[in-house]
Amino acid sequence: MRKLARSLGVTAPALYRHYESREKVLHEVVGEAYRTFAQYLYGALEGQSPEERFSMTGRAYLRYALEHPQYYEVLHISPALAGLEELPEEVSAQACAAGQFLVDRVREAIDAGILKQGDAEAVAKTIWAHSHGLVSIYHRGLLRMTEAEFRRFFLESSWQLMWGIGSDEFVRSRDLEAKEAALREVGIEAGVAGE
Amino acid sequence: MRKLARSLGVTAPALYRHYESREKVLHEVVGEAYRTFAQYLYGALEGQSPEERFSMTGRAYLRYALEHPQYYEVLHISPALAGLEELPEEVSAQACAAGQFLVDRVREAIDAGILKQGDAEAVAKTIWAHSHGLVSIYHRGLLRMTEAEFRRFFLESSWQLMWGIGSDEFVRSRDLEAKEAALREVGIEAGVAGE
DNA sequence: GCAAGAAAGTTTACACTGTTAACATGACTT
DNA sequence: AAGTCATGTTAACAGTGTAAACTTTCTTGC
Repeated sequence: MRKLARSLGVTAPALYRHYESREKVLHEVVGEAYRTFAQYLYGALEGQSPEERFSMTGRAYLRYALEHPQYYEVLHISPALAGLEELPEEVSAQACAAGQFLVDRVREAIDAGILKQGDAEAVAKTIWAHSHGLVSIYHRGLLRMTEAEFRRFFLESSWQLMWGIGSDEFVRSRDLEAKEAALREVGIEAGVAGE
Repeated sequence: MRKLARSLGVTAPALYRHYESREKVLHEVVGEAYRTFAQYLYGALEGQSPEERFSMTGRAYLRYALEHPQYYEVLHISPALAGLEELPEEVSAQACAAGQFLVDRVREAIDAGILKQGDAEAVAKTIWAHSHGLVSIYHRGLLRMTEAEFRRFFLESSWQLMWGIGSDEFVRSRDLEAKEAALREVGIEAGVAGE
């Protein structure tokens, strides 16, 4: 708190005029991280078809994770480790909303015949876990990749999962050709972003 | 440190006779978490075939995550958040060793025709991310499942991934029948463990 | 235009933290 | 028996989150 106050050009107790406690400040940060996350996700609603909204959701997730690594980490901190008792209900509600958003995109994709028929919630959890796991180990530097390499790997790994959860027709329609094209596209994007 | 000392029936400065600093104590805990993890993993070498060793590795990972949730969390803490500068090289070496173990099991499975031909490291990373992601969101209570449900879901979700990374022959040989049998088995195991 | 009060800051103080220095004590070595 | 070493103690220091009391500055109603 003292360090934060100094960086604001103020003494520590002044902060308590605006926030009840250190805990409340941290809650605010977590809330901001969730709001930003929601903005990224909701951008996927611009997609014109279930398939586009589904894939845009994945891309939005990746963009958020790479453009806001600290927010991303905040989203996944165990409250106990940050010295917090528990997150306020308002915040965990945002987590649920984000989860529901993904479930909705999955259900839409199932109905459109892109994903196999089945439990949308379970599939959403699988996708979520896979994506989060990738980002999590990348952020800890355990993947030993540049960001561009990771973007490519994220897509490649997601395709492997897609071959398990995608409908037979969809998987067949996306042969190696399509996959390679997508990889090239990401490679170009990553190259431009790296300039 | 004071709390730890009290729980040992000793005053705080006594700890400094055995550990240079709080940081060194935490390093020790992380080291212990890794050693325990390694024991679980290496148990999978008892398997009699590549397939058995591969699947035992997955089960060992899940058992470790569920039987030692705090150690598991320790393994995935960002050092900065725990107030640590950086992990000692000895510890990150253990992380690499665990990663290599999984790569070896994957390579073996590829050679045995269980997994699709391809980059073993990439496949290993995909499996790792998927498993870690599942455990990570389960441990934070975001899955809203009992442990028994989670064990079942973990297996189910892993099968979805297997359909993407498994070889065509292997996937065909494991039809729904086999999958259901495996689910039943885990259900029984979980039931027994829950008594 | 000015007193009243709210908003936002300050200083001081307290209990708690990791850590060090100085000192005590019991157990081995020689 | 003397000396050293391992292991503990107490007292103290700087740094932390936070509360209380006091000051300043801005807004607002008459």
